[in-house]
Amino acid sequence: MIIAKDRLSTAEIDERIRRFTELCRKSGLRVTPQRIEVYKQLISTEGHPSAEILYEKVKKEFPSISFDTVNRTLLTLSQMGAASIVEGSGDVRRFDGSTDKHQHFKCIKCKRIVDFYYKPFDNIKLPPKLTRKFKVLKKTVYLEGICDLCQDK
Amino acid sequence: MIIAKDRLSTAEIDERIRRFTELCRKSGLRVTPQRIEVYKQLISTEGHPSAEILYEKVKKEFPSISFDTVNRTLLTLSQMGAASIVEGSGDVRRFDGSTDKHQHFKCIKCKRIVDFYYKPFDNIKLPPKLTRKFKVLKKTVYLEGICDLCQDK
DNA sequence: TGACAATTAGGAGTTACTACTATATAGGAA
DNA sequence: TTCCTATATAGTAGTAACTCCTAATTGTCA
Repeated sequence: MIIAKDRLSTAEIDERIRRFTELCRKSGLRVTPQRIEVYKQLISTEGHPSAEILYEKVKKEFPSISFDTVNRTLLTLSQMGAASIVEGSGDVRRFDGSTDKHQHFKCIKCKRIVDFYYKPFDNIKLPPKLTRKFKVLKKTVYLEGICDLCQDK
Repeated sequence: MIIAKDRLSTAEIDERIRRFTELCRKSGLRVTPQRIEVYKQLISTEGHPSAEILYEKVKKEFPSISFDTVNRTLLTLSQMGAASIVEGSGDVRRFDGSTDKHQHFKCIKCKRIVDFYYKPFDNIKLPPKLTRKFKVLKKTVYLEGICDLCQDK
């Protein structure tokens, strides 16, 4: 079980940028210096940065870049498959009034959250290395995808 | 495996409100009509409503209630344990540039997201009843709690 | 039935996007 | 190489979803 990950080496970063430019061309997207820099900062940043954090980093290289460009680029990267949006983040806060045990499926199109209950999920054991370090309060199997209603459209 | 849930009956709602007022008193919190109404609307609403949706519903009974009161009350309910915030919702959008398989632990205090990898999680099977109905694109074991750094404080 | 701390209403302020538009540029064609 | 044009960017305005502040109100308890 790995908790922390090592920072990427310069060679690894260069290699990933090379593959990224290839992917851009294959996808019919232009290879702009801003796009490269946003991607570079994303893969070089530990943790899971927000658009704001990456904007601050990219600004050091491109002082005149706008926040909108960084944010739009990150969304483009996610659509290309060069990045992903951390599950569940970026949507309005939702509340749950039911107290019984259940899991959630969220439709990424209509944002609908569907409850489901599947007993085997209750018995998921956590790695002891993790529970020693962190105080785990909530443990869920979380699914994302396209719901039945949105598939029909 | 249950996907949809039945709406609560009037009797069940009354019973839950009774238990809720008890919990308020035990927690040293006042039982105000606004608080009861927010709770009532939360447990009567299908799905996982946002503060805005519940605000619209509560306004029918309390036309002069403010959005802030509804929102603050929902946060209070979550702290009491009478409700919960749907995992991952309500925070800024975060991006992930790593392509390898991993799971996330999120600290509810500092919002830090820590990657971890635990092989048994890869093999989680989904209920076929669910995969027939929904197109599942992402399947994660998602943990929430307090991280090591925030525990020390 | 006061007293008073908890709670609320109303509004202002903040954060995190999101949309718009004029300008600039990557990349293919001549 | 130069030109063309659709794509992409910079700057800014607009919007959604909270979040904070303050004065007025109201449960709760002595």
